[in-house]
Amino acid sequence: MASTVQGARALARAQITRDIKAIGRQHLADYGAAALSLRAVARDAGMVSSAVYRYFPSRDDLLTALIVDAYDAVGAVAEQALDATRRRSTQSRWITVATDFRVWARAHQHEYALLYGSPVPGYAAPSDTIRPAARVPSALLTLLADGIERGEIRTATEIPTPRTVHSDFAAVRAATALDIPDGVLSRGLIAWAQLLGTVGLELFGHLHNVIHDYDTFFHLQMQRMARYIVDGD
Amino acid sequence: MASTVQGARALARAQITRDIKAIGRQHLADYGAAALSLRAVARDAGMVSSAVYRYFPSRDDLLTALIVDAYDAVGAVAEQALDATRRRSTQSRWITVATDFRVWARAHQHEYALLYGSPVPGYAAPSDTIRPAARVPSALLTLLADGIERGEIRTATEIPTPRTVHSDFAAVRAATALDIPDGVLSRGLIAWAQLLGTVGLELFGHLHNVIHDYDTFFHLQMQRMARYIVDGD
DNA sequence: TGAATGCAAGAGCACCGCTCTCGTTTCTTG
DNA sequence: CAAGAAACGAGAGCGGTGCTCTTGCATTCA
Repeated sequence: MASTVQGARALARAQITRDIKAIGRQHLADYGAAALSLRAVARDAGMVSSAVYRYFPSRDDLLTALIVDAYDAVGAVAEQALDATRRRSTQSRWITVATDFRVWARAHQHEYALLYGSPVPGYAAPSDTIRPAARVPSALLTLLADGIERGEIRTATEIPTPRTVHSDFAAVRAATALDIPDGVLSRGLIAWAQLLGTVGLELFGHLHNVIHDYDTFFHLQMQRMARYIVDGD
Repeated sequence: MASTVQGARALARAQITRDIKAIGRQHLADYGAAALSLRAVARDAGMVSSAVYRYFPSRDDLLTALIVDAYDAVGAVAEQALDATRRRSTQSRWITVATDFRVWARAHQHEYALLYGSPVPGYAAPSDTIRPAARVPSALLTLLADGIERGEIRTATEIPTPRTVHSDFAAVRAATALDIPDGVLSRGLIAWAQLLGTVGLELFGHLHNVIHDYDTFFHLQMQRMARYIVDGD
């Protein structure tokens, strides 16, 4: 992007890199991560397989690039949902973010599976993925901090936080510069895990023939979790 | 097992089938599902790859057999945890079942990923897996029914259950012959999804460098969910 | 203009799932 | 008991995979 001064060769390289990624993303969406074949991508890109290695040193590197993009996409969805609901109640905001998250997940099932399902074997997430992966959790933490600031979230708790967990939670406070007490962090992690679990149950087919109206079911469950975050303990 | 009358050939077949499954299970545990290679299994079994096809018509069939075994194994863990805690409170029982579930998951990471992570692409769970897959959820439903019978679980709810979800829940009641009201079923599904989410977050590395004392963290979260199941709404 | 670099193509290696054929062994049945 | 049927293991082979290496051509830079 910022390489206007660079020669035509660099521009071509950037363009081809984008093309390969786009084709890879299409294959990923169509057939899933395990079926993402560098050779097939090369065929669709109109080049020979070895040429792709000029742009991505290995299949996993292409996969990593796609993972980063997917994390950024779903992160943007969460942040946008947060922005669009500034004036609404914390409960309503949680439901909105969760719903948008699920909508994205349903529209990008294979990407969702790649991000939040089982990691592809032998694949260790490189550090490039850490920051984009944190965008959704960060958005949720911001939502919690907003709710506390507005006095909408109960901060007292009857369940004591063990020492070791307390220090982990303190590190989260330090890293995010958000002053969220232990109890609320614990409930927030409950709700985040719950969201991933519910979406996973649906997308991975574990509620097949059990739940039929997924939309309504999801909304009901998110109503419960929103209440829990705000009022529960 | 019941083929004592059958000839030695059938016995050998059963034995070899068991051997292949055992080797496959070992490969699965060591390298994960995507790396489960029929040829490698054949090598370890001391035969040529085509011979394995006499016992499993495809790689996916071998995988299915391993999935069924894994579902049965974790189902047995949950049922055993339920049995062993008959006299304890519902909250305590939930925590025990959840903890044993997590212990199994940690000890069988690749199998867990296979069961509850993203499904292997192109792989459609055959009907053989349905019944074993239902064992853990069934155990949890039994736990809820027990708790209601003992009056330990709050059955009233302020959140109305939408019509479509109500009829799905009614079908669950009919299928299980357990009289669990809508609100409790909804909370139970919250907790089941939450359990899967929390274990997934841990096993798939999403809490890496965030939570360090996973054992204590998990226990804290399960305390919260146990309270929620029993008292929440 | 000449040297260095970037690039696409092709051949090739080892692996994969799966199919087919071919002798051999075992079981079943007349 | 013997002949036919069925099951079995081995091997070759097909098309696919990730990845490496070499070769010639185009571009860039000094």
